[in-house]
Amino acid sequence: MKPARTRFAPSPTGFLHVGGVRTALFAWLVARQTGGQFILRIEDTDRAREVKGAETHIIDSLRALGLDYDEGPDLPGDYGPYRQTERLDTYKTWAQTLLDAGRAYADPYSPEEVQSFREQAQKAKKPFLYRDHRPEQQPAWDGKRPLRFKSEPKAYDWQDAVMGKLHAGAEAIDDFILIKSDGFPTYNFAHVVDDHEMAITHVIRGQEFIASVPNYLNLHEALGFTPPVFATMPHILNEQGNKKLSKRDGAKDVLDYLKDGYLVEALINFIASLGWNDGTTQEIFSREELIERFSLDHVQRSGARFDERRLEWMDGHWIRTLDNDTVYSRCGGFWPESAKDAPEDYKKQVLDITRERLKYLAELPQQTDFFFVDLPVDPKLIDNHKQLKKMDNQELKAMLEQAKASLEQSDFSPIDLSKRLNQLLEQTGQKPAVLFSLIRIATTQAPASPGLADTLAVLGKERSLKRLHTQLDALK
RNA sequence: GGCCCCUUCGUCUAGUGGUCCAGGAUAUCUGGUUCUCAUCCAGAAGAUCGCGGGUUCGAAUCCCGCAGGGGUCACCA
Repeated sequence: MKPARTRFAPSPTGFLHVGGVRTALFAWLVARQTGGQFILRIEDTDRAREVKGAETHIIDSLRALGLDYDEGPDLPGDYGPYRQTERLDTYKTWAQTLLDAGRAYADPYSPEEVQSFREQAQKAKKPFLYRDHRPEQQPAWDGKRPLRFKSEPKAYDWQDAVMGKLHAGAEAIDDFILIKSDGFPTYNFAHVVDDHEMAITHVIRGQEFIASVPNYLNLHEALGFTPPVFATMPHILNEQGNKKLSKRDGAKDVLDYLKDGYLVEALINFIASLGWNDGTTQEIFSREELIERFSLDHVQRSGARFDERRLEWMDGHWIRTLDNDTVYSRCGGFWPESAKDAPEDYKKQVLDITRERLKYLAELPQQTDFFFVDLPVDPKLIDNHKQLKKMDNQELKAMLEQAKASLEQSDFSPIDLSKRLNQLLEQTGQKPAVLFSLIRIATTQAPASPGLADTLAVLGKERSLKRLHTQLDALK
């Protein structure tokens, strides 16, 4: 496949949610797979909707996800600038070309007049077409009025890399606005010019644009441009499955998933699998595998629901699969407060025996706190235990004393600990459910922990024995 | 309302005329793994392939119609 130039072209109106990220990811994959370029272009022509800081936020998100771009507003390339508001001259030039060719005209109507045309159409239950009102005499374009495209309506058949063969009749084509009265171009005009000027080969975008493609095709002809490959993504639906995922509807900022401790590997894998598969039953894909296997024609045509439980499973999978040091490197701020002064080596050991029960890193504090701080004795742990609650304190103490005596002799290596724990089972004649539960409760004071021998080994001799003492005192 | 797109277990999906009275994953339930919570393993349950016609020896797969859902018809992208 020839090197593709793809782009992600968000408007700086807020954060990125999974829908936007998926579009960016697929565009990025196509570029990386073909050895081409991935471009970030900021579509900031609607000044009213622009949100301060959004561009930076979007860039941070792409960086955090590892979707590196080759050219962008902060990464100049041969086709810049990469912000539309900095490209106004380009749009003017092409607008003039259209004007000269008689393919653009100034809109003589007031917004109110256009609105009344629209309402007429609505009342008549017909689609609104501005060209039904195309004026005979157009005033000269003074830059204060909207500039409209003089379309040449006709039917189009085209190929979409995802949707396949697509068709639309002439009624889909209208005299849309090229340049607004504020002098800024519309998306419809600007993106066509930019994609051409930036030599974009694949336009990958959401389904909401599919109805406008005939207009874009018509504009391409008027400008003498060769259209790029179009690839239309299905929507990602909300959890209820009744509407497309949107910020208003509670869609989360992808950066928030990272902040909750979801691994990028999992996030990328999950988002890719929402609407794409490689035709096999494989579910887990690394970034490298995605680059290798991704293909637009395997992208689903129907919308997919965003199911957070599936993301949790996938994240747990990646936490378990990646090597300990890699996972450790992501744990930074997720450790409990109590771990603040703990040595790195100790935290790595804790992570190693804990991570198989993590769904995401934000669970770290609740699952590891007892490794770093001596929690107060919690009588409920025994009182609520099915078997331990039936035993009196003397019995419990006797058991703990025996355990203590043996553990005092141990070097606290996992092997020796396992051996001694087994011996204790024989000595006491107790079942693991009783003996191990008691030792576990005494040494952790936590409702859940990793396996007993591992836990003791990591806690170490001094701390483990101290906690046994504390529990013994509490049983008096 | 016009135009366009979509429709397989709760969810994500495999499937492009026969090996599919539909496979995998997840979620749920059950059992097992020396304690807990997980993991892991085994198993169960779960889809009349949106509905109705047709073509064919044979259809989830092809054709037609219908229904439902979504998108669009902005000086938003």
